[in-house]
Amino acid sequence: MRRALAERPLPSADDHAARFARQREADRTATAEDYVELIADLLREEGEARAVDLARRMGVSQATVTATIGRLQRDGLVETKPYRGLFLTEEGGRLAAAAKARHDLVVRFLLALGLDHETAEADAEGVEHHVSEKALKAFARFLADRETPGR
Amino acid sequence: MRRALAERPLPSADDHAARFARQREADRTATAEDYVELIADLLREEGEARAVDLARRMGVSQATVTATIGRLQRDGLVETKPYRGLFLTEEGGRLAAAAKARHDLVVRFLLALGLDHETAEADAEGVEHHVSEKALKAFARFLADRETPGR
DNA sequence: TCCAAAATTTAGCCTAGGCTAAGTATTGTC
DNA sequence: GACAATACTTAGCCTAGGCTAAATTTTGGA
Ligand SMILES: [Mn+2]
Ligand SMILES: [Mn+2]
Ligand SMILES: [Mn+2]
Ligand SMILES: [Mn+2]
Repeated sequence: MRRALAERPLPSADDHAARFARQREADRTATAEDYVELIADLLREEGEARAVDLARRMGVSQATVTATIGRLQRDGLVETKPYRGLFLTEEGGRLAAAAKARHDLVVRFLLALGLDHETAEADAEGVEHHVSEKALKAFARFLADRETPGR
Repeated sequence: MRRALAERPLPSADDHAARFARQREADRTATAEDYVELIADLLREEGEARAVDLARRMGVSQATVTATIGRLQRDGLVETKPYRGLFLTEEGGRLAAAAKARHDLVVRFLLALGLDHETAEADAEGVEHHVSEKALKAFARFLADRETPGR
């Protein structure tokens, strides 16, 4: 026999609004996180991060990359040397490191749940921007329990 | 001793771009999903869904709600009876039901991982738009295993 | 019935993030 | 050293989704 689904009465209007506000905030920062993470990856793996490669890997036109990089520069995350690629400021580097750590944790968690690699990566690309620190802690705990099951 | 982190070489540019494209697609549909889900909740819990209540609960101005509802109407998800509130079309109702089922599954999963209620709800509000069917299946499997641990 | 309060719409503005087409600048090869 | 290919920028466009301020419309109570 199946238990009735838990009743979930509507939250207060203020609480409800706060949740959506957090979601909007995450959406606003997602692009910056993805760009700096990708720039850091390219610098590490290829030695340089060119705008043209960002465009290819983001699946977006070069003009869009130019505009986005402009915003990242304005916000102090990125520096450019024309025809010499993109570089991260200190702040950009910190953001990239945090984004990558979070990205990797989400991927490992989804893999541990049984997802195939490509699905885990694809889902992580969106999910990573919306998980709280508490959720990340819970993911890490889950992974740790997996590795030392009896202990 | 700690194992070295798994090397994750960069995916092909096409695969990489496909992941970001999926993320952008999810972002595009997120607002519609949240609105129809909220309209359905209000209709069920309060008997009517007024634009003014959507504004309060979304944490957004009434003018913004008017504009958003206009897009939802254009897209065949919502109908309005001025000063009598908002209603869902058949398609809107289907989308709302799917969104609610997904929302609730994500919340139950996060609760099972040990998150407190408010964090689970807040995270779910964003995460729900970025989890694939495969991930949802994995979440459901995890919950089922929890309920019948020995079996 | 009147009319103030509430709900809704309209107008006008903004930013992020997309696009194409057409420039301009640099590189690297012959 | 010239110059084609490549990289990048600029111009001009678009939509979604925010905002405030100012109508306008409807409701409901005195
Ligand atoms: Mn991402
Ligand atoms: Mn990422
Ligand atoms: Mn949501
Ligand atoms: Mn939801």
